[in-house]
Amino acid sequence: MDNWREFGTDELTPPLRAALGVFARHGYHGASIRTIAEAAGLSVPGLYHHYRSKQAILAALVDAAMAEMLTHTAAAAEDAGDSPATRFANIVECLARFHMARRDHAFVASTEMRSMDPDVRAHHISQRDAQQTMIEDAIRAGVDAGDFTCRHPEDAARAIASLCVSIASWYRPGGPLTADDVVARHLGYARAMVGATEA
Amino acid sequence: MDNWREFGTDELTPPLRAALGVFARHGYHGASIRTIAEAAGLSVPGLYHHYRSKQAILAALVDAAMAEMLTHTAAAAEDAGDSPATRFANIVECLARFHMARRDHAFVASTEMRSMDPDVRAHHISQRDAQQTMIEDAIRAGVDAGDFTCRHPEDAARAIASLCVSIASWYRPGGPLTADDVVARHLGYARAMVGATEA
Amino acid sequence: MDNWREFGTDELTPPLRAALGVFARHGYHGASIRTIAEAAGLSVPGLYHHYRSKQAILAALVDAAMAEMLTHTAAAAEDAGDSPATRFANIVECLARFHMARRDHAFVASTEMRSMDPDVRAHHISQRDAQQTMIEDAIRAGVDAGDFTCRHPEDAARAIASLCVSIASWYRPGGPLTADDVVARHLGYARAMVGATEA
Amino acid sequence: MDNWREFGTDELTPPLRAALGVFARHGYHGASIRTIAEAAGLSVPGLYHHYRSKQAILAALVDAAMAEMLTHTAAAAEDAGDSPATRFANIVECLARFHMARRDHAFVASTEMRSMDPDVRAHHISQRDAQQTMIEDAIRAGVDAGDFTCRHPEDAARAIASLCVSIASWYRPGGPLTADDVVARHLGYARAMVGATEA
DNA sequence: GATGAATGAGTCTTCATTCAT
DNA sequence: TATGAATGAAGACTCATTCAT
Repeated sequence: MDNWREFGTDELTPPLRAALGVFARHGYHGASIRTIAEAAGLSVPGLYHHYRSKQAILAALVDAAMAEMLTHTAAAAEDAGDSPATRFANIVECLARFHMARRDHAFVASTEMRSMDPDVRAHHISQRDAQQTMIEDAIRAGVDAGDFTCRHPEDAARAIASLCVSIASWYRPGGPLTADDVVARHLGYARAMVGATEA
Repeated sequence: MDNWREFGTDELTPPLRAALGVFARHGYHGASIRTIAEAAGLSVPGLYHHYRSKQAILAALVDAAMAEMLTHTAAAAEDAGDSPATRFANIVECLARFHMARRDHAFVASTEMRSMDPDVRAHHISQRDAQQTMIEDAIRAGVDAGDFTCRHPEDAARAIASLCVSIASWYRPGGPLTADDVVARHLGYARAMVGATEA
Repeated sequence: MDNWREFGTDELTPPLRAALGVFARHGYHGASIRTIAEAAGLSVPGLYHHYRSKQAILAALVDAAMAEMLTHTAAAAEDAGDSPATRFANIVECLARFHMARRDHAFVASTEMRSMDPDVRAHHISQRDAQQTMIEDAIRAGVDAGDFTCRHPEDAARAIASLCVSIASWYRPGGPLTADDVVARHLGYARAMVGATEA
Repeated sequence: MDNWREFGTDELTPPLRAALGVFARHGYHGASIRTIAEAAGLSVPGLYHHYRSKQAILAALVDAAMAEMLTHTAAAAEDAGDSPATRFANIVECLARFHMARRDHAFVASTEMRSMDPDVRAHHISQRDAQQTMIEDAIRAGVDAGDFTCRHPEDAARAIASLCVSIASWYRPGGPLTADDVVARHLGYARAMVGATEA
């Protein structure tokens, strides 16, 4: 991972990128294979040549998004060295940046859980839980180090994750707030939520 | 409003309640009129007798949910008298309770924005904005009164609203946390986010 | 049963009768729902209003055919009184007449076994076996009575049934042979096959 | 023809053999080129390299089957020398053996007539008629020689052919009856049907 | 109000077939 | 020959909606 703060072009295949846009705009059930194929510049069977089913597209999409999120946040955590407070801050910053850079990915992943087949959903949940556990561990470490006063790390981790996820549903690049603004404010919220003693 | 902390049975008509469950489980586009009619114990034309279209059902549903939320939070605000801190706390508590008592309502309203016809969506957004403005105003009043140190009331209001909305997607009655637990913790998060100066 | 020798108009519903023709001409897999609906004078969903699936159509069709065959042959057997030879002859005659009057029914039923879902197939086989057992019992009775010399009643019953079934694939009303011709000849074959001792 | 009683491995090309199995199990329209290619261990265009179309596969298959049947029965007839009764018996035996040794071939050929393109069907029918004529001629010769008393040789030929064909739909090697059993019984039926005067 | 019957347009998916490599 | 990629047409089936009764 060169730089966990950077999110360049995602590595989705063209059909997946097309599907992502359509899913984001219309939802899984509101998106037709025809529309997706058109958006991808493919015929319908051409799309099926690459993906077995609509559900397989969703699965590939969600997995790619979650995997990228996990890789980046893991790098962010790693990058913090031994300081729990920095580790926590890096993770939150990374999450916030991810949800701005990958708005649609995050939105679709969190919104279409109910449209996933059981095994796809299970996989997604395990990835989401891994993410949440990373935050939780960082909070616990901070509490142990005396940096945070948080009483319910698990609950706080979920709340902070939710907060970052929700960025995806309102943030627009070029809007009134820059990405750095959003990061700064959410770092502030997150630190406050875990009762950070410094600052 | 007798007691804004209480949310009894909602006042949805039976067909609307049935539709709510189906929308929550499958999404608007994933729900068929047939399934809704069945869940409502009506024939398909019977359902159409009550509502002009699937979209009208969604509109009625979302409006009822948002109206109830607004009525309750307004009562909660009113109930606080002159204290900005209490007003803020009451609103947050009310929001949290609403999103636990009306999980499906809140979830469908926030999740199906993209499925709403333009005018329905506009109406929904105006209700949501009214809600957010209430929080924002309370924060500003608290800042003016010296109770909060928040620098970006609008942003904080959105964050706090998002946090409360997200409760609906994980809270389950009978789960490990009681409603009072959830309220207490979220009050804590919300106060921390606006930099409440008192304990 | 008024007269087991008579086969009037079958009692298939119009959609079933339409489907029968299409199945007979193109086979189950070669028949499209569209074609069936068109033949029935219905729209596609109109057809689905009456039958849940293509398979359900096949099932209803085959069951109706087999049931009619069983009812008629049972009446034919009944009609013979105590004479085993007459009972045998009546059954064979009835079978032959059925396969001329209900050519398509019989052809589809016997030809599309591989296209039937397991439970549909099981039901069909049980009906076919019941038919075969009727013949077998008649042969055994004839042997016991000294009318027949047949050594393998089960095998003979199957052969005779097959012979009657095959009539459906070549007989055409208005062709060179009358139904009575066909009956007479097949009665001859069947008697010969069981070693009938009388003339 | 070394020995018309023996049917070793058929001489189908591997793709044809694969197609035969698939056609037998699912029918022509129920079989997809993809399934056939897979069963043949070929890619789809690989299969098309060998056969121009699905229909060409069916045509080649059916022709091979019918040709083998004709060659064998001709040899069986030839082998009988001057005795009409023996000639008849040899043909019947050969037909019975063919329908046991080449179950799928015979089943597909007789069952998929309706799926054949007109010229393919015409060719198949001419082969089938040639077969029937062989039997018919044998019967006539037997009648002329005073061996048989059959009154309708053409009809009897068709019935006997049908009876042999039907063996393919129930006989299983390793089942309760050996091939020799089946031959013996069907020789008995056939002789009875033509009114053979000797034992 | 409820019901049985109906439908045009759409759903996801697969078909047989082709072509550049 | 084999392969990966592609496609127009069609497959079975369901959609939201309507209407006579």
